[in-house]
Amino acid sequence: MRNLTLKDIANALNLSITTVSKALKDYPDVSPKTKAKVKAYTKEVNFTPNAYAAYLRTQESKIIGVIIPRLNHYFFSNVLKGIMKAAEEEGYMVIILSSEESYELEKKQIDRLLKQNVDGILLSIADSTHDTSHIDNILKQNIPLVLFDKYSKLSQCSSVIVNDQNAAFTAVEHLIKSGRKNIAHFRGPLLPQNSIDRFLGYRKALDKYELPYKKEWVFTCQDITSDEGYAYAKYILEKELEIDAIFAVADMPAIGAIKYFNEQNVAVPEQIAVMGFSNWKISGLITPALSTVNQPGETMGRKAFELFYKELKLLKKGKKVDYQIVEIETALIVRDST
Amino acid sequence: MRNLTLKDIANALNLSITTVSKALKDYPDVSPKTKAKVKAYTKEVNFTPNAYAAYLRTQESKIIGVIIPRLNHYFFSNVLKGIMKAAEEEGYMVIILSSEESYELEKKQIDRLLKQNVDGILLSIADSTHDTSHIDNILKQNIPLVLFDKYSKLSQCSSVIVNDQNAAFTAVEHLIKSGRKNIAHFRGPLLPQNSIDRFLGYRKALDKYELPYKKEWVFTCQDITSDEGYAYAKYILEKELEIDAIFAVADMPAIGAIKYFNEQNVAVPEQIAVMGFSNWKISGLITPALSTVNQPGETMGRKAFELFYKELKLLKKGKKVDYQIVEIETALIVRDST
DNA sequence: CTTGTAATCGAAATCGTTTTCGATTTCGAA
DNA sequence: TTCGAAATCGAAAACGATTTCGATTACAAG
Repeated sequence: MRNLTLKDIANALNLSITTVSKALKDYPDVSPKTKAKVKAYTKEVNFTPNAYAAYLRTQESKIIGVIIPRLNHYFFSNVLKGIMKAAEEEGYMVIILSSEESYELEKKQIDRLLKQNVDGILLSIADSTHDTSHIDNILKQNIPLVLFDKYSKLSQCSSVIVNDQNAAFTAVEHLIKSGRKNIAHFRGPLLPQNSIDRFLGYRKALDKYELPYKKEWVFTCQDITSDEGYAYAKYILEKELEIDAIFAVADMPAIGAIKYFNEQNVAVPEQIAVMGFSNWKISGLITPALSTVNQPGETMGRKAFELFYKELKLLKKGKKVDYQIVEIETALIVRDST
Repeated sequence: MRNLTLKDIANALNLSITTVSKALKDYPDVSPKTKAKVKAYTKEVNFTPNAYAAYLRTQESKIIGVIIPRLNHYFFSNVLKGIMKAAEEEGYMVIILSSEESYELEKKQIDRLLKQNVDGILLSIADSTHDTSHIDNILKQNIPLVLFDKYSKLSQCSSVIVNDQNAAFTAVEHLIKSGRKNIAHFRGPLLPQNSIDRFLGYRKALDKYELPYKKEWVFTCQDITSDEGYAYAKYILEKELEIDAIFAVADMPAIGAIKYFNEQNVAVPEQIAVMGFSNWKISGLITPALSTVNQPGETMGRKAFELFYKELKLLKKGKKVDYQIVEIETALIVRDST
């Protein structure tokens, strides 16, 4: 059961392939009458032109590629949802690839997408990515590129991000205003801009309220897992550090810490308050429910697609495209852990 | 900066397009010497044949489509991971679409994939899917189809599933053996085979141990959310139903129930035990940690791809393909909630 | 009855591969 | 030296759409 082709339609209607094609694309030089006839028939037999053949002429694949650092990650799943919904509305298909937080794999996946001739690439860079030559390479080929969430200050391209520094500042400020004075930070790895900015927000809040910054109260979560949070919480208790609040770079380490405190009957937030970041589904379900910062993933995804689409249209018209940085609003979510 | 073509390679090496193409695909009628020359050069300039042009001749897109009912769902994310890893190993790209548990959208997404000329479809059917004509339609077109997790007994096609009935039986048996006698069930919606089978496993365990089955102790979670679990837990307490254990169709409702019990200071598992299903990441992180049934998503995904790939190869050889049902092993995971 | 213009239509080239089949070359054996 | 088989190579026809540009038709004006 072969798929229908323009030729089949043309034969059935006693028209030329050309006319059928033009009728479907509303060319002005085919009469309204035949246009109607063609459209009615193609609808009846459920015909759509072969995507690959069309690509060969137009060089438009109607496919975009998305690379995320991790697959089973609540936040990125939400971003994907936003991207895919927006893409679907414009008739785009989405190919998703994962870099598994690896720089090498990220380069390879970009290569795969370029070979697939995608119309654009949406990328959230890996923690271990330390240079941007592979990204500049995409730009050089004149393929629309949009970075989201995990972006790079070095790349001259469109990005949709969150103001991590402000968000972190607000979160820590909330801890301070509720009376905490000894605030630890579970930070993320050293390279990504996000964990740098959240750390800077933490420091800024301390500075503003004249609280001392202690290097030994900053713990690095290399993989941003609950296990790391659990281990650091244990360390804090065992070393009897005088800490009355924790601001974590993400929800997972915060949840791990709460799990340990629950096991040890340390009252959260009475003895120690815990603040997360990202508002994962799970954070509202644990006991005590985790205070956190909402990071609207779906909105970010949609916006990222829209930026890509705008760039593509400019590119097609041969106009100059200049990149744009879109900042998405976050919101402090106060629950029971602070 | 246009991509290289066979023609460019041929010109550079003073060969014909044909020879270059054949050299790359190891045809016997090109000498080892020129093969080596071609391969060295293409590697040097990082050339790979245009995927769409190749499709036009071979009718193989090297793309598969995957449809899942929900995007941000821990279990399905894991399945996707398995699919994508396996696909990558064979040089396949994956297009992911979501049916959002809607029958109508599922039909539409299948249609989109067929129009895209994917080489195969991996599908987990939506809760609201009540007939399988759209699925049979894929089969009729001779396109490899593999169902995973949420399958249908009606469709004559390959599937990779879990023995839900046995798994549920084991879970409920565990509750019984730990002394529970009044076991409620938070079941899933009525249509999907999975929730039917888990319900049947629940009943079978009751029967075997001669515990009474009470219809009013079975609660239906239409959307399998934590909110539903929370609400039913509240109902159970308020109506003072004499229930000492809950077996939930999935982790989310179980977690919702535990959240409510925590709020009301009802001791889990002392006063009431709670058992989930699926082993989501989160279930090990709440307090008390949730007992559940592990459902190895990544393995299912990998197996699903492998089934597809096997079918495709048979199909290409013109051999008859008969479908296969692969059952993946589950494991009872006992934590603190039982 | 011409002629010119506008409205419709189609032939053919093109996109970049793959593959069939025929052409050419090589080389050992007679 | 000649012949024939085996080893190499390439021309050309697909695959299915898009689009340029030329051809045809219709019709009004002169």
